[in-house]
Amino acid sequence: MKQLNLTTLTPIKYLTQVDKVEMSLEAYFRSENFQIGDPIPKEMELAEAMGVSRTAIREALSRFRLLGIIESRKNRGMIITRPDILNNMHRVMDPQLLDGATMKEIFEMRLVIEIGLADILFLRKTNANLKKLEQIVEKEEKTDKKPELVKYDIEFHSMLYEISENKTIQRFQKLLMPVFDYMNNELHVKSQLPDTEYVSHRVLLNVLKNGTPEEFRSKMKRHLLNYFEKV
Amino acid sequence: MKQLNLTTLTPIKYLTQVDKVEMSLEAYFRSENFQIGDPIPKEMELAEAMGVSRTAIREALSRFRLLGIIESRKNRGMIITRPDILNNMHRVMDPQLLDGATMKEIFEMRLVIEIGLADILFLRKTNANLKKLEQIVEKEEKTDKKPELVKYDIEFHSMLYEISENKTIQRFQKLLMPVFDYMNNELHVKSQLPDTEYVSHRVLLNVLKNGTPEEFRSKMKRHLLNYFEKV
DNA sequence: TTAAATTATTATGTATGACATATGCAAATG
DNA sequence: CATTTGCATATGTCATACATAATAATTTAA
Repeated sequence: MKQLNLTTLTPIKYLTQVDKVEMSLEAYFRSENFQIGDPIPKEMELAEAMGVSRTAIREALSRFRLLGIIESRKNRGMIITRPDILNNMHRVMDPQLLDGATMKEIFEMRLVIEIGLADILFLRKTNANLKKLEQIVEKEEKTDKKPELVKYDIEFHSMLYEISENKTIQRFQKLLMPVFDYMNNELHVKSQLPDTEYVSHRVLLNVLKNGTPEEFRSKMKRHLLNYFEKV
Repeated sequence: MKQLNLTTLTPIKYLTQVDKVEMSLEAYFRSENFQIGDPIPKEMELAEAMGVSRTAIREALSRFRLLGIIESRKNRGMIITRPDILNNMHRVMDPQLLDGATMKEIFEMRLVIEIGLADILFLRKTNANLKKLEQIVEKEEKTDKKPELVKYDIEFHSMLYEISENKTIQRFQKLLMPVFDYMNNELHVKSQLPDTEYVSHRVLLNVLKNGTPEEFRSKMKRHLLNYFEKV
């Protein structure tokens, strides 16, 4: 029995000419198999070929420039460029504009990633980055001021991402930070665990040093459990 | 000692007026704390306030429309809308344009997520979705044609994401699919494990049914290990 | 003849003015 | 009072002109 899927259906909205031009251009770029650095037709040629004004073409091209798919220099014309897959996400990562459900899902995604990262961390940990991690923990243990604790908490987890050496994951995490920040500050998410079950950064560090990935995951899960219960 | 971070530095590029207008507008939207549905000033007002032509304003606004941050209706003016954090990523997920290093990182991210997902799967599995998963496995076991096997492989892993009930993670995975597809087809990524160590979808299913998250992670890791070694 | 300086050409960037169109409001009409 | 009509308004689209920077072509000078 075919399973019905409605997620790919987008709500009907009025399509302006620029929207259509944009879609046409995207299809064109893909179909023509452009490579990085390849020149694309000039604005007037596109306008004539599609039967619209240069203005409409330019508004559409402006969008592609935002996405980093094309670049233009005076007189040299426009060329295809390598887009950055995460470059524009930060623009829409405004907790003010996101709904609660999405924020929860984003938060859950963070948990999934930090738990799933364990194997890679054990694969790529070095004395150098373990030492950096230790320094953060030490600074954390020397203070009890809330803002500093928050700061070191962020530093600790960021350092874990850094140890993974995966720039894409790192950048993804940085993008999501405003959401975590908002959830921590505005929504006053607080630990619901008795203190005896709390796993500190020090514990995580020690497990990463001398333990196993399985152990690390289990501790990390507990470390993040107060959130986990919520979502 | 302050750690130097160069990732936030973007390469210098020539900023057009439209780029500057875009940045100004973004800052303006954030600073004024606009809520969903709030109207924004009309084009002419913005143009006059910023001392540029309506054309420049419109090109910048066109970008925000692409991002889903604003929406406009004739005469009613423009309003702030709820952006979709993943809506535009598919446009830049063109394996043709991505570099190998990024694709590898994206692939690694998939592995991280699928391993990290284990706890949530055990939390949210139901008889209904386990049955769906079983049907996929059964269909897979009945064929030995390559294209069908690929299809069921995708279906199996997609179903896991579905069981997680996290729409954001699901959509993220769908976005990344072109990259996986490309890596499988074009790069001819093949298993490097002896057959005896291979973990089938059937095994994963059984563990999900009767095993533990830890066990599932370990099996999933092995299931994906041929990739894991590579990255 | 060759190198430097000048000029012309070209394609993108910006500005302006005009008109189309749909929407909401107000006025007019029955 | 309900319906219709007309008007004002803000966005959508187009055409045109000019600015600007990079390249090509041409001229000038040693």
